[in-house]
Amino acid sequence: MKASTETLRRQSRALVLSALRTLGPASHTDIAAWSGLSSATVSSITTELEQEGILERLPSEAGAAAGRGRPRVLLRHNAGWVYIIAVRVTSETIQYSLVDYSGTLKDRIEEKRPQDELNASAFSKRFCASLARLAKRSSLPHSKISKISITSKGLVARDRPVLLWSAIFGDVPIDFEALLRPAWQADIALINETRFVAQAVAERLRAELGGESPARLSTLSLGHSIGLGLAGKEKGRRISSVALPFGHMIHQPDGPLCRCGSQGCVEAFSGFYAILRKAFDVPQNTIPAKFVPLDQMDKIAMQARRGDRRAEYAFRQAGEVLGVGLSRVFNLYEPMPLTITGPGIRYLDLMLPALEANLANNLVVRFAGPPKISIRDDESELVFRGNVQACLADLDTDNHELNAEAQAFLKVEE
Amino acid sequence: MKASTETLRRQSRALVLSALRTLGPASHTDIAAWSGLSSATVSSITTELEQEGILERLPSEAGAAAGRGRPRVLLRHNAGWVYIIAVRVTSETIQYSLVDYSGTLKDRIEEKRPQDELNASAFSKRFCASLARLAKRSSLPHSKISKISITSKGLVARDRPVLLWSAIFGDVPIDFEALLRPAWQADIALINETRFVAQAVAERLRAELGGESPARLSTLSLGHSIGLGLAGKEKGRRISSVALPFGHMIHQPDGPLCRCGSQGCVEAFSGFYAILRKAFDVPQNTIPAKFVPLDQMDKIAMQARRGDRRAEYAFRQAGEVLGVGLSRVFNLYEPMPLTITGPGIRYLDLMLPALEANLANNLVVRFAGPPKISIRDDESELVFRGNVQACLADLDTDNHELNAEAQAFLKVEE
DNA sequence: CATATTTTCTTGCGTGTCGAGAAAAAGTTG
DNA sequence: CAACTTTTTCTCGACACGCAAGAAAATATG
Repeated sequence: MKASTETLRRQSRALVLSALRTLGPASHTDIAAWSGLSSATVSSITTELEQEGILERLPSEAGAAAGRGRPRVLLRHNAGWVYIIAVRVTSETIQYSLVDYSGTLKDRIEEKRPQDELNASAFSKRFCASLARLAKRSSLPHSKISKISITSKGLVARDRPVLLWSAIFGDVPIDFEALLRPAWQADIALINETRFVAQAVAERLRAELGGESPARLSTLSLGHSIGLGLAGKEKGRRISSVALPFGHMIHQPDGPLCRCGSQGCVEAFSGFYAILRKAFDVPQNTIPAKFVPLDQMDKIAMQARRGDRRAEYAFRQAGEVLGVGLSRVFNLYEPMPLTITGPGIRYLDLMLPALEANLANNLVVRFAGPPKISIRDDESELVFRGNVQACLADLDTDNHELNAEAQAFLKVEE
Repeated sequence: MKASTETLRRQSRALVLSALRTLGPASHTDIAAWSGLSSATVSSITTELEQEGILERLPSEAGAAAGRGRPRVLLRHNAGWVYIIAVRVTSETIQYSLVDYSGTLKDRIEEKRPQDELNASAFSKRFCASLARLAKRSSLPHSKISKISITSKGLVARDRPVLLWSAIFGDVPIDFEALLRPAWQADIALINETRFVAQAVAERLRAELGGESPARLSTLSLGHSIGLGLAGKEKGRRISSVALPFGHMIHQPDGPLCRCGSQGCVEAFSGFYAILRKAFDVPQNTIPAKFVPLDQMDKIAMQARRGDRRAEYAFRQAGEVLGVGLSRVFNLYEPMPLTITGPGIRYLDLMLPALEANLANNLVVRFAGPPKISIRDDESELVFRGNVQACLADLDTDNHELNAEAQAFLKVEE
C-alpha cells in the first residue's frame, strides 16, 4: 500500500545484501553491476551497513590477483552480526545447527530420538534443553540468536509455529512459540521440511543456470510419509517456496486407512507403511505401523524385482497414486519440473513407470508436455541448506526493526 | 528488483486512483485519509492526473449538503479517458460490452451462437465483425479502446490470449492475439470466466465487510462444465484471482470419459452431460453430448426428487466428486469460504449433502473446520463485474506507458 | 618519478514525500 | 455588512533517495 522514500531505501539495502549472498565477497562495482543500482547509491548503502555492523570489509586481497588500478575493497556479511539456529526434526533424529550470518555452520548437535518417547512433554523438555546447550557451547547470549527455524514433517499451522498433526504425536499439538518464547527473543518459525528441499533445489538451479532456471519447480519426498514442495521465482529475484500437505490429499475417498485417520490419503497408498501393508496383503484398514525399518522395505523391493507379483503391485500402485496426485497438483498450479528425494528413491525403479504414465494422463499436462523428472539423494543436506538460505534471505530483507537497538547504540557513539 | 523514485510515484498514483475506485467521487482530504498519503502528495498527484486527462473535477456539489467551510472539490475518473471491451463467450451466446473508464456500461451487443457453428474460422470472423460494430456504434476510434478482455470456459494458456481447448472447438486453438491485433492496438486478454466470479465476489465482500473480509475465497460454477475460481487479498489492497482448471482435474484415473479426451475428470462426473449419462445408464465411455438442454436436466432432477434411485445417484455422485475435488484443492491451498454459482445451483439440493460430507473428510479441512458455503444465482452479472473491475484495476496500475502519447501532447502544449 | 589504470568516494541535481502553514471559500454571528 | 469561524485546497521549505559525472585514491608500469 503506501510506500515512502524509506521503503525505497529498504529495498535497495535488501538488494545489496542479496547481491553479496549470491556473489560472495564483492566490491562496490560488482554490486552495482549485479543490482543495477548506481555506484553512488551502493557506496552510500554499504558505508551505512558497515557502520551498523552488518557488513565488514575483507582484510585486504592478499595482493595475489591484484591487477593494476586501485585495489578493490571486498565486502561481505559480518558473520558475527547475528546467528540462526536451524532445527530438523525427523522421526528418528533431531539435528540442531548453529549458523552464523554469513551462512557458515558453527556447531551442531545431533540426537537420536528414543523410539519409545511418544510423550509430547518429554520431547518438549529435551528440545529446550538441547537448544540452550547449543547456544551455551558457543557462549552466545540468547539475544544474538535472531531466528530459530524448525523443520518437520506433518501438518503445520499456516500462521503460527504450531505442529498440528504429526505421525508420532498424532493430534497432540506442539506449540513451539509457547515452548520457546520464555527463554528466547528470537523469531520462531516452523516449516514443513519439504518446502526447503524445493527452496534449496531452486536456489541451486538459479545459481547454475541464472535467468534460464525454470519459473517454478516441485520436489517430492518419498519415505514413511510423502511430502511435496513448490518453489517459484517471485518478483525481486527472491525465491519463494511452500510445502503442500500432499501426503494427506485424498486420492480415493474410501481407500485404505491413513495414519492421520482419514481414508484414502496419498500417503496411505505410497508411504512405506502403505507399501508394506499392500505387499503383505494386510487388510487396508489396519492401523498403520509407525515405523518401517528400511531393510524390511529393501526385502520387499528385492522380491518385487525378482518378479513377486504382490510386492511388485504394491510399489506400482504407490507410483500410480503419486502420478495421479501430481497430475492433480500440476493441473491446479501448472506443470513444472520435478525433483524426487528421500529414502524412497531406492525403489524408484519400481514406481517411476506407473508414476509417469499417470502423470501424463491429464488435459493440462498433455498440453504442456511431460515435466522433467530428476533425482537427488541428499535430502538431508537440501533441507538444511534451504532452511538456512530462506532464513538469511529473511534477515536480509527485514533486519531493520531487529537492529533498532544497535542503531540507537551507534547514534550515541557519534 | 531495482526500484527508483519513479516507481514510488507510480505506486502513489495507483493508490490515488484506487482510492477513487472504492470511494467513488471524493475530495483531496478523503483520498489522503483513505490512502495514508499526505494531503500535499495527493494534491500534487491529482493535479498531475487532471492535466493528463485521467481525472476530472465534478461540476460542483450543487450546494445541497454543502456544510460550512470551503466547498469540497470532488474528483472522479474521467469516463472518456479510455474504454474497455469486455466479452463473455459461452456455448450459447456471446456478449460484447463497451465500458468507459469510470466503469459505466455504455453499449452492449448480445448474439446467439448458432448451434451448428462448430467451425473456428466462422466463429472468428463473426467475433471480429461484432467487435468492430460495437466500437463503430459509439463512434469510438479503435485507439480509444485500451483493453479487450475476453472470458470463456475451457483451457486458457497462461501467458498468451489463446484458447487451447474448449468444449466446442476441442483441440483447435483460437489465438485472439493473432485474430485481433491487425485491427486493434488494445491489450488483449483471455481469462477463464470463473476467475472473475471469484474476483467479483471478493470485491463485493471487501466493500461490505472491509478488513473483516476473508483473506481467500473460492467460487464453484456448475453447469455443462465445472469451473473453480480463487480470489485472495494481495498486499497493496488489490484483490488477485485465478481460475483453476478444476473441471479437468483427474478424479479417478479409469473413470468415465470426459469431453477433453481424458478419463475420470471431475467434469466427467459432475457436468450436466455426466449426470445425464449416469441417470440414463449410458456406458461411461460414450462420447459425451456437447449440449444438454436445461429442461432435460430439470426432468432428471424431478425424477430424483421423486425418489428415482438412478437419477438420485447421478446427482449424488456429482456432489461426491465435487466434494472430494474441493477437499483436494483446499488441502493444497487452504480451506476457504465457497460460493456456488451457475445453472447447476437449481439441483444443489440433490448434490450438497454429498458434497459437504466428502469435503470434510480430510486432514486439513478437519483442522480448519468446514468452510462456509453460499449460493449466488447471478453468475452472468458477476462475470461481467469481475472482468470490468479487474480491467480497470489494471489500467489504474499501469496507465503510464499507455498514455505516453497523451503526455507528449501535453508537453507540447505547455 | 611520472603516467596509466582501476576503483572508491564526493558533489550537485532532479524527483519524491511530508509537515506546516498560507490562501480560499464558504457559513455564522453581532 | 463586516468580522469571525470553519473547512478544504494549495504552496513552500525541509529532508531523503538515487543518479550522473567527475574528483580522489591507490596501485602497476615504464
